[in-house]
Amino acid sequence: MILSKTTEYALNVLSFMATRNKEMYPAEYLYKELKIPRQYLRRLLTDLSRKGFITSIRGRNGGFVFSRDLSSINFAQVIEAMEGQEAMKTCLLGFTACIIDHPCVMHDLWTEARSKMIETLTNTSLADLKNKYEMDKDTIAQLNNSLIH
Amino acid sequence: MILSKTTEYALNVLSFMATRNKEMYPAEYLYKELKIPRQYLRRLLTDLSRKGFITSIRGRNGGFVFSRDLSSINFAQVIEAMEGQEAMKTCLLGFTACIIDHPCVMHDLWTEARSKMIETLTNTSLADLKNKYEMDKDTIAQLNNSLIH
DNA sequence: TTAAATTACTACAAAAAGGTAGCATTTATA
DNA sequence: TATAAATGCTACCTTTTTGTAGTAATTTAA
Repeated sequence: MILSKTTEYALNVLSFMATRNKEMYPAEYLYKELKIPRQYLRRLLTDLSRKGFITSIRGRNGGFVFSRDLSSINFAQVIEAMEGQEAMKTCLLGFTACIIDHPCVMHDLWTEARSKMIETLTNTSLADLKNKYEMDKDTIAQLNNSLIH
Repeated sequence: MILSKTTEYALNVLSFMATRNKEMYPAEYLYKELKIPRQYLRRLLTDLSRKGFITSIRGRNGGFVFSRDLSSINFAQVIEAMEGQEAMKTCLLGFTACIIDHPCVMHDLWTEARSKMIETLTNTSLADLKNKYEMDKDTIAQLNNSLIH
């Protein structure tokens, strides 16, 4: 039920980057916006670039950008990359071995719930998130407008 | 997506106890069956008894027994007791703060998946698990029978 | 009534996760 | 070409989680 802090940070960073329209995201900027511990964040960013989600650009005016299209990155991929492949493949509750002694009695009890969750995580891309974010912004802007005028 | 090892152990122990029909479960017996580190298991058992799931009986012939009816213990309760109340109340993915800056864009993206999961965990009791276990056993026994005769 | 079988408690050790500091390297631009 | 602004890397520190050891207390039964 709980992702590691590091995975949460990863989702935070990528979600943030996906919803802003900057050309470049230097670590220092992300640090100020997201308040993730500075050095830890930098390691995480390097890690995310090794994992192929973002690309690092060194030197002055450098920073990080997405290395592929937002629509090709979904939440399940990010979680899997951070937590390890097992995390999404095995029982959602993370049973490393089956509880009882023969083919895990638990598994099919929540197969449905489990697949629903994985489905959502797999079907939701950063592009979807971005769209949702902009729609929300518009709705709020219209609301403010109608209140003021 | 990942429960702590300790919570997994707790679910293992309780599921095991729920599906066997012993009068008493001494720590040493559970240790041999489940291979959870001996001393750690003992602490966990004490903890589970403090939390009201099982009762400890000290002295010779002692051990642990359920302190209430199996049908009154569901998985959500166990997880919540082990991981803390927040675990089940907040976002299933464990976001401590919202990802973006205004009312969490993520949340409603998987509200449905989330409630499905919680629903299953809440609606499945140890009694359900036990029933399922015995039905499975019967099915296998019948299958073996039909193959032999 | 003493020994054996059990849980309770406490203190410590090891491993994993999270966090920090500082220097090396790269690159754009003044 | 020197400097500033960026990432890369390595080594270390702190906290949390997991695991171990040993002794005290309790209870049954020989």
